[in-house]
Amino acid sequence: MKTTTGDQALIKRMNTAIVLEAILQAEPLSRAKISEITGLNKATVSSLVQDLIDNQLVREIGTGVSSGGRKPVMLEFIATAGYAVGVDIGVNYLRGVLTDLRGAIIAEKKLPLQAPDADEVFNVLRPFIQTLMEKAPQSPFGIVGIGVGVPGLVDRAGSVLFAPNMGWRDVPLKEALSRTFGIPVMVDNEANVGALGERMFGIGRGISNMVYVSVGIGIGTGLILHRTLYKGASGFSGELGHLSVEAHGRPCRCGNRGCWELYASEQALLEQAEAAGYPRDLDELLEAAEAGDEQVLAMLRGIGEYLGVGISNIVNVFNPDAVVIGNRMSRAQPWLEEAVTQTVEQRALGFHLRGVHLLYAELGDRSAVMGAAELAIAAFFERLKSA
Amino acid sequence: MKTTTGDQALIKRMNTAIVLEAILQAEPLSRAKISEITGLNKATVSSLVQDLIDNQLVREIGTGVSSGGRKPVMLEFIATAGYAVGVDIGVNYLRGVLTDLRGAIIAEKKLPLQAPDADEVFNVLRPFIQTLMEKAPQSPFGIVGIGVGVPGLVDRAGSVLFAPNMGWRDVPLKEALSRTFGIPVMVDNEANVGALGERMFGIGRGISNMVYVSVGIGIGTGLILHRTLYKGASGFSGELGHLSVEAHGRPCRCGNRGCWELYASEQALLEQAEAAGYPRDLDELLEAAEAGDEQVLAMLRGIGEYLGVGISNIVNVFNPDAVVIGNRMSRAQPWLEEAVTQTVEQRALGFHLRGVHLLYAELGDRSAVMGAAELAIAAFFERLKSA
DNA sequence: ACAACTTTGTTTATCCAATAGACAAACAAA
DNA sequence: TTTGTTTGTCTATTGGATAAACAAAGTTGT
Repeated sequence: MKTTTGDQALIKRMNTAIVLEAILQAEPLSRAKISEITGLNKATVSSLVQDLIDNQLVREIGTGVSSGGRKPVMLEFIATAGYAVGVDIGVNYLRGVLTDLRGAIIAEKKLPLQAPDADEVFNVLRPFIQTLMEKAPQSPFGIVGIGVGVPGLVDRAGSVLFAPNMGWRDVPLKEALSRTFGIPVMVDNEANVGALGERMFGIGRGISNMVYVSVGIGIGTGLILHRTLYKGASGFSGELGHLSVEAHGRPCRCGNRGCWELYASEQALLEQAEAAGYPRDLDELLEAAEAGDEQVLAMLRGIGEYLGVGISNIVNVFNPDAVVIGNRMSRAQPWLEEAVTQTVEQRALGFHLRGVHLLYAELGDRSAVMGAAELAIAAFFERLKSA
Repeated sequence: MKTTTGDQALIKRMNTAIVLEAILQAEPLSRAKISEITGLNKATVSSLVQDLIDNQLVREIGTGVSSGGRKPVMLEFIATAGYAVGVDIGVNYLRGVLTDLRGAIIAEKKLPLQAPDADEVFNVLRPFIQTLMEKAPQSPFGIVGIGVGVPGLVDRAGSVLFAPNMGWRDVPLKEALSRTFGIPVMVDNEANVGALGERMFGIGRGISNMVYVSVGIGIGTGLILHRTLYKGASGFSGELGHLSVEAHGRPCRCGNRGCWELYASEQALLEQAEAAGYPRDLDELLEAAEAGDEQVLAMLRGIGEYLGVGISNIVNVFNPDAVVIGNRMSRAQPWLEEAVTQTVEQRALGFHLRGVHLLYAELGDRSAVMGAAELAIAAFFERLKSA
């Protein structure tokens, strides 16, 4: 491992990144304003901006209003300098978007999946992505990358180590896609990309430290700490769904006992419902709740309470600014919210003191695709910085 | 907040830090070797080393062995260029060390504490620190700082927000000490400094991601992620002792239910012992265990199992390279170890796969003081980098 | 309408850290 | 001795950032 030493090229890359960042955050912006914001000299800014313009990342969009002197030339980021593909692989569906570099959706596609067999999925996935890519207009950078979210454990190399609900084991997804398309591919866990999606384009915009709780069949979590996705020491973390909340509770297929997801997931609800003679179907249960079925409401409150138990633990551990509940169960918000909030308020240490916000996903079933696209976009910017 | 822009001074600071780091990690080292290791040009290294020598941080210690050419001039870090004070404030004791910049103990002091009243402690603390400081030989940088570990919640400003066992609330410890001594003061939680201590000087040397579990009256935790102490979003984290492991367990004074520390701390053991007619004293219980008292051994196994439950949760969340069990209960290692290991192996997801190590503190009751000193030393190096 | 002041963005000369390459000193081995 | 190697310094060059001067393009007060 070579230590990154400092030289002048590094300075230039750093400062270019700073300038670009400034424009992204508050466009349109003049050179003078950038100089003021960043503390860089006017001449430096001029020079760096020129480079950005030469690289087709920024353009002048005419003059702005003067405040008693020469009118400023306003600059903006060229969001259409390139495009990104985001894909959300579900157990029984495939969802994809083509976005520009600012995350605006250019094209969208959805497909039901039959057998989630790895080979089969790949055969469907390839033309699926291809079609999206073809929707992209001509642009300087073209398709900058493909981001993929998968409901399973993903390692640093982008291989799906284990996806129980898909029946996958050791599927080198990233490698396969890279080879097929010849452009950068990022693969990550569904909860992680969901977190990214809500953080960049949803309810979590601008929040520095956020925990995304993906409540579906199981419970997955995506941690955003200091504005970046946090991965554990060995790359795959976020297994908060398997935090034990009942030390001597039911055994879980993970080997542990009393895992949180056994008590607070969609599956937990469906099992309870079935035992009580209800259909094993979330939609029908939510309809019953809507109609005021007291038994269903009680079940939902129970789920909400257990959700709160786990969220309290998360709050105590990570001290996030916000917790976002997403994925399928977020649709039950009206009937969960009270129980969740109450439980967390009771249990989380100094909850009010910290000002943690309990939020619900804003992008609905698009959290993950959008996050997947963001994965590709972020990687593109990262490459810009280091070259 | 001003963005740190890049200029030549920044480069120089970065590269100087790289050179110093290289020397610290593998002294003694020649200029040529440093150039080779860091990738910096020989001339650059020469110049930077000269600066370090001028600043009394590095010195030449004669020539080394040649491998067929001019003999290299070996360089070493001047550990005695300054000294640091570390203090561990306990409920009924005060412990302090004076170390050089490499953490070698120059002087040590211990004092029993009567009433842990904040004012009183401060009155004892002042001369206590003063005495340690006077033991320091003359040096270019003098006493570079004072690090303090406290059994309580500490905010970013170094105020002790809440220390239940001391009966403290909102004690601006850092400010008070800063004013008294006029040198940099760092205050942090006991578990955090303990983690630092073991990481730098104990069993955790060189480990990048480590969780230190301080098992005393309560349970505190210090997280070291990516080689640095991790603090939650709002500065104080590490409340893993209050992770709920029994969702409907006993209410805890923190407001939550079934907190881990209710089942796995020294206090938990003492309560069980008392109920069974044993003396409420750890030493006597350990003696009984030593003598093979089956009832005591069973209690210790129970504690060990619960320790394992919590540690499994930690492993699942943070994926650390190692978990270190420290503080008073680490003395019970022989009777805890089996139960802990077994439980974690059963419960932590893919425990073996990850290669997590279960370790026990090496510095004994010195983990915290040494970490406190390290806090001051690290801050000194940090200041060097940014000025 | 005009002078005076402002703001914007470029140009110029200067500074400074890193670097390659030349070089001298110091040494081992043949 | 001779030859080749290693170490560390010296010199000229490169390339970014910067301050200061400046031109261009405004606004405002009288």
